[in-house]
Amino acid sequence: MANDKKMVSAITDMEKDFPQWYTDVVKKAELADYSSVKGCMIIQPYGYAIWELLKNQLDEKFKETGHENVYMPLFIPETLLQKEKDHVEGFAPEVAWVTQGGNNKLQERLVVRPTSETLFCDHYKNIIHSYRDLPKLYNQWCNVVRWEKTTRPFLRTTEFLWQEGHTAHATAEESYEETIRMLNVYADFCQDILAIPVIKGEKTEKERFAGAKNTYTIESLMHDGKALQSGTSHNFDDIFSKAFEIQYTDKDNKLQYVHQTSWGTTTRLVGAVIMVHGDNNGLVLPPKIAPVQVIVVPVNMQKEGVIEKATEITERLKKVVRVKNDFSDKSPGWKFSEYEMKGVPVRLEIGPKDIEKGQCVLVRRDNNEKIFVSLDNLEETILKLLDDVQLNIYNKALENRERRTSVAKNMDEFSNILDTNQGFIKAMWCGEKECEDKIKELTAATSRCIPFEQEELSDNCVCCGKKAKHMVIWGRAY
RNA sequence: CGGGGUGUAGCGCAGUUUGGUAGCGCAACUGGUUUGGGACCAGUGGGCCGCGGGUUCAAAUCCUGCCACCCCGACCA
Repeated sequence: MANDKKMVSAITDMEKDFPQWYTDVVKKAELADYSSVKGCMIIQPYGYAIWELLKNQLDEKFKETGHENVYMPLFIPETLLQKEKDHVEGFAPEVAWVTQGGNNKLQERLVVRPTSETLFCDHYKNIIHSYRDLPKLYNQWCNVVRWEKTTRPFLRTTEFLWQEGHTAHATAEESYEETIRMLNVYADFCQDILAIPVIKGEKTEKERFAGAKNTYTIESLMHDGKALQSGTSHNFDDIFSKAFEIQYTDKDNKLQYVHQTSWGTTTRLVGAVIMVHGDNNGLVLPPKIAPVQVIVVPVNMQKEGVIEKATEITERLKKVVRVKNDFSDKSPGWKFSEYEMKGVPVRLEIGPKDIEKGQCVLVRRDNNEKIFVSLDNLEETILKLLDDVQLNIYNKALENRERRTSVAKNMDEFSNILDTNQGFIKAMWCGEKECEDKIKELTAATSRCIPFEQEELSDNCVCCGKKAKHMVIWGRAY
């Protein structure tokens, strides 16, 4: 019964115009709305519900790995931001300044936090004195502001919601382990909960976080073949602790600098879910973050007994899934389209004909497959179906990524791939920034990461032909 | 920050060339008929035409300054 035909004309086909498709989905699914401030979006209830589900599940993972939530101030004094040279240089072009309080000019300008490393460092300096105070495993959920030139809902907004973990450790080894541990938490989360396959790796020096020793990343591929950095984990070693003088006395009564990490994910993940799983009928949500997993749509609901039966089913299902019903006086067809656009994983139709036979109709969002099932084992059937959808959309996303992953041995191949099958490009790299710059200039592709899983594609750099050091994943990115 | 585009009802747009009663579709509201893929009929309400100056008897329309947003690049999660 699978059916690929497009049923809603309110959404532009993604093959025709992907950016427009994206905007249409955001609006028609009522995830977010534009606001009167450029680059700032209103996250609507449905979009926020997705974020909350995502956030709660991530938060649980952080707590399982020993982290505690805190809250830092919104404002950072200018002098504090300037303590670490690379950091301030990296962020200066995109910070918002507060220069006035009430009617008076401020003695010292404040920045609205673009990230909170400096605040955590300032605090850690005060509370860490002994090896007994370590490690400190803090995280905060908050908003940050970065004055971006180009903005798009969820993918890049001036203000966005995120979490930033900031930890301090006794040794470099421990901070490295933490960095990788949290990268893995992100990767598992994306794959298991968001059904998005990711590639784990390290950023090149050019793409590294301002002030970090190493930056690690998870990279995912969108439906249109563009890459999206979906989470990052940084190892600071003792770079920030030296700038902020965060020292502790070790067991041998010697002064030591702490070793730090930071790691973050943002509302951008909602954008990733849209662009990885969505189709021409709208959003397709992984069941694990779907605010509504099953929508009950009555058919012929003026007929006696239909609303009663639909209510009864909803109440039954509430015990096992997130379920809603729609008894509004819109036509059934309207409702079908509406919940397809909203990406609800399973639709349950119930009408007089079904009630007679003791059955209902289940339609899955991912492949539009329609099945008639008995009301007897409905709970089990639906739980199984939701698991199937979760797995199926992961596999589809993985297939898309594999289909769009190519190997380039020289720059002709490199450019050709981007023209014909845009996606991830695996290519060898000599390690020189000049080649990275040149590739970007020629193709608009950037190094996404040096993946942990290396392959020996050849001995020579794809760009200059000199001896290669790493295999790098390249791509055009959001 | 460069290039392009758009501001008229909640949304999408026409009207601007050639100044002369502010329109259409969707949505909303009321009543009725409908209901297994965005139903149909009839009716109703809704506007500082982005903002400020100017020209004119008269400006959505012409002139001028500003502002905002969108798209494509460069910068970034």
